[in-house]
Amino acid sequence: MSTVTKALGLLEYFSKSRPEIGLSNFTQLTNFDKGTVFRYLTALRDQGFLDQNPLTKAYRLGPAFIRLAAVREITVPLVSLVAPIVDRLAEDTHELVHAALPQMKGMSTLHYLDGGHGGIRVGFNGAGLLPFHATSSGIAMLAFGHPDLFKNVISGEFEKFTDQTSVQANDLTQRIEYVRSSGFAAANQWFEADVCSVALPFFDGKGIALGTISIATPASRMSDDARTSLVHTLVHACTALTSTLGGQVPAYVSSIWAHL
Amino acid sequence: MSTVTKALGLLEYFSKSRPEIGLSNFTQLTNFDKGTVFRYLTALRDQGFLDQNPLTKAYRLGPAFIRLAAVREITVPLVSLVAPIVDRLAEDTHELVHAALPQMKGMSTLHYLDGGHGGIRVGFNGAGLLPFHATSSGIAMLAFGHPDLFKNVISGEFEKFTDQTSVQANDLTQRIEYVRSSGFAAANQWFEADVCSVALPFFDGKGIALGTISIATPASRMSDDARTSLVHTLVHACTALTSTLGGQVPAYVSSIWAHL
DNA sequence: AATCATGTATCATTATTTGAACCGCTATAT
DNA sequence: ATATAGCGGTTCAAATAATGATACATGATT
Repeated sequence: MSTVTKALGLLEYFSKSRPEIGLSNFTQLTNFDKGTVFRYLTALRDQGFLDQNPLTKAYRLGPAFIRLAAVREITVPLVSLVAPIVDRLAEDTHELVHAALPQMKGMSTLHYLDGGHGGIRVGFNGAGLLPFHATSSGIAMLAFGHPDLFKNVISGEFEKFTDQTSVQANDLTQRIEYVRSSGFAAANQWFEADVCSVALPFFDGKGIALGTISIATPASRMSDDARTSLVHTLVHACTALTSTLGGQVPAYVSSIWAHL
Repeated sequence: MSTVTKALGLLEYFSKSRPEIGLSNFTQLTNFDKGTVFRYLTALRDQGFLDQNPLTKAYRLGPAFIRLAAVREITVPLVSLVAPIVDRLAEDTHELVHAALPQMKGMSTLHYLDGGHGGIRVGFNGAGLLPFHATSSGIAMLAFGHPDLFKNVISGEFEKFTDQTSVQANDLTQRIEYVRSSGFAAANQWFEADVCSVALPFFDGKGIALGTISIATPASRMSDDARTSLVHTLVHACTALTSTLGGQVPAYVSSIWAHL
């Protein structure tokens, strides 16, 4: 493991619930030597990737991300192409619609919108990572994404979030194969009690899934009919998005989607 | 120079005008060994900080920035606090208003909006870096920011963009001292012919400038009266923003601003 | 066929990373 | 007021990982 990898790994510890991390705290979290962590942190800070709370001296994500995210979006304008599609879906379905991309440790938000007006809603943290094994987005991504992604993820450990969460590699592999043959992933309270979701992938120019769009609802609203209807809506959206992005839905997927 | 710093430095080569960079190209740009660059690039790619164009194999900024920028904004919600103020200024002044933060090599955009309706406008690339020495934002930042920033910047080299650009450390230092005493920075075609601007800082809890707000206009519209009026507007905006951010305008600046 | 690009592999040299001990500061407890 | 514990930060010799030169496979372009 290169020093660069280890240093960059520090950035992954930040989240909504852990926005600032001090030196000692970091050494515990990482089990690296304190001097080592300190050198990593100062290198990251000097480049603007971290920033220090002047009062507590604790580190937090730095201003470099503002600019680099802007350059990234100009280079690959994913968010600006995906957002209108998600917004339209949310408006049409009145549910929580979420577009996501894979990262190492889970699916990360591209854009989301809750189209629900009143009543029961699904809570959601747009800056978090959704686990691959316990969400419809994650399973859809593993089913239709790059084989290396599947290999990496399946060899890891899996947390049990609810009674319904599968944590055995065998079960997950089987589930993923089923998803591949059915053309979409449907989750029934795998991650959170009372939340169901469906997810479909969108593809790059080589027919490899780039990311997913999913719709989450309270379990009470996810009847078979409702699910079927959402899947049909998502087929249209993902087909359109794939084409907008200059991608290609693989022939076998295209055929499954046409006969749903 | 640590390996981490060198590897992170690669990310700074990306910009709107250079969105993708291949391996050979990178080795030329950096003067590092090809093997070394390759190792850096794969480390960055594996962590999601880079991403490869599947066709050309060239590298571009990766999806990690989308998520980390979101976490950063939750941690330190600068953009969401600054944006409404900038938008309001743009609407009121009908000019290009820009909020910026310092990075190593220049001022980077927090948010901007061109409030002009028709007529001559100032062009602007929101994902770029504005040089410290040739913009009102940069000079204002150096005048009111952390002394270390000034030291680092002043010891570097300066590009001459127009006839009006000062490139001597002495001249710049003098100019910065003048700005410190007058409470604002005014640029007259330092960076681009025909573009004038004024900039004022906003401050953190210790009275160190965090960033700047500037307004740019065509030279033809920047009369002394117009400039005075814009400065007054910016005094209000920066005072308000500083307070919104929980910061403190230093007493000496506060007094200058009150007597403009 | 020749050129240029990415990526892979090896390996002695060298420079960087490492980790334990140490320092100075602050807050809390005795 | 005096110890103590926890924090961020520093130092330096020893261990290790990064480096860069060389060489080669491969595919795209000319």
